[in-house]
Formats: sequence, structure tokens, C-alpha cells
Amino acid sequence: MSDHTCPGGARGHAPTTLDPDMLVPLPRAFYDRPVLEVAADAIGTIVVHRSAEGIAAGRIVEVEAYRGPEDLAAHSAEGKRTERNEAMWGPPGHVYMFLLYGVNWAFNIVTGSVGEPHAVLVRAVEPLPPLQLMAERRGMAPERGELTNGPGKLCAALGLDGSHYGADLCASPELQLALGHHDEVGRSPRINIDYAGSWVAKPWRFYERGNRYVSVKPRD
DNA sequence: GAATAGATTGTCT
DNA sequence: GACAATCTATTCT
Repeated sequence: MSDHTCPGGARGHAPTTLDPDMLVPLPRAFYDRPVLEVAADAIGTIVVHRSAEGIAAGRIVEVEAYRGPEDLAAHSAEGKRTERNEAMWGPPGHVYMFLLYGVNWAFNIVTGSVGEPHAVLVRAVEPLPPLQLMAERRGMAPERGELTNGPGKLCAALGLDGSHYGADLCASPELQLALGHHDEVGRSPRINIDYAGSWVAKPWRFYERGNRYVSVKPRD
């Protein structure tokens, strides 16, 4: 869809080791585009979080686009603007965090211009070595393959929470999104938005085909 | 593998 | 007071 990811070279293989110094943060222009384009191109990019506990990173393999105010599945549906979703209305490249069911955090990337309440929900990442810190945070062995296969799980593994609300992915030394590679991208309706009327059916979930970390198994 | 229930709390009506 | 862009354990088949 653009030249920001996978220009046709290496496909489908995450690096076997993570070298933070080799990671190139995506420019603001990446986020300052229509949310469906950013969502599609976000597949394969690498989330990196550096904290006092250490570094943790994952390759994005599943996202969903939310496009208020017309999209009834979005928190910004019908132009609703509250303290919680304020970040959705702000500049592209910033982070929107919210709490689900009182227990799980969700990590979102704000896209489009200021005043366009659009965002990309990151639903799953493929964890990149070293896995030990992420496994500790999740309280399970990495071999189980369930470290980061869901919105709440990846936040727990990467150490993301409400303290990252509004962070600028283009300027934060702590939290960044970097260029990566991806395999073939599939699309499907979004997950768990039954309340959204006719918007339920829109194929606004994007995922890497065949990747074991995709949270809800697609039909293909 | 699929279905179910319970957890748990900030946010909005 | 209701509910949520979910996760886990448990109980089936």
C-alpha cells in the first residue's frame, strides 16, 4: 500500500535477535495519513519499549482501524470527545491508551490530522528476543506462544499502561515504532464490536497471514 | 477445540 | 448504575 514497509525484499521473517540501534523510528508522515492505510502498513512494524526493567519489543501482526466520528465502533463515534479519548483527537504519531474491563490496557496509534479522531488498535505482536522480560511480566513460559497474542496481553508483556497515554512515538526515547518487514496481509471484520450496527461488517482488521500470534483465528 | 462464567474499575449516562 | 475495542480458568465435547 506504500513504501513504508516491506518494499518487496525480505518477507515473513522476524530478526532472530533484536539490535535496538538498528531500529529506525517511523517518521511523522507515516501516521499523518488515512487510518486504513496506516493500519495496513503498521503490519510488520516493530514496537520497542525501553524501561528501567529492560527492553522489550514485538513485531505487529494484527491491528484494527477505528475511524470516528462516523464509525460507530470507535470511542469517538458520533463525535464524542471526552477526557478518556482526547488523545484520538490530537496529532498523529501519539499513543492512545485505554483500560478494558477494568483489567487490561490497550495500545493504540493515533493517525490523521488534528481534529480527526482516528486510531489504530494494536491487537497482537510477535515477540522479539530477548523474551525473558516479557515472559516474566506475563508470568508464563515463552514457549506457550501466548505472550502477546491479544491487545491486553501485548500491553502486559511490553510493559505498556496508562502512564504512556499521549506519548509521542516520534519523539519518545522510551517508546518507538520502527520499520520492519511483513508477510502477506489479510483483512477481516473487527473483533468484539457487536454494538456497532452496520459498522460491524467492515473489514477493518488487518493481520499477517499464517502468523501464530494473531489473536482470533481468521477464516483463511 | 469450543463454550461459559467471573474478574475488576475507570468512564459515561 | 451499566458497561466495556479482554483474559483466564474451567467445563464441557
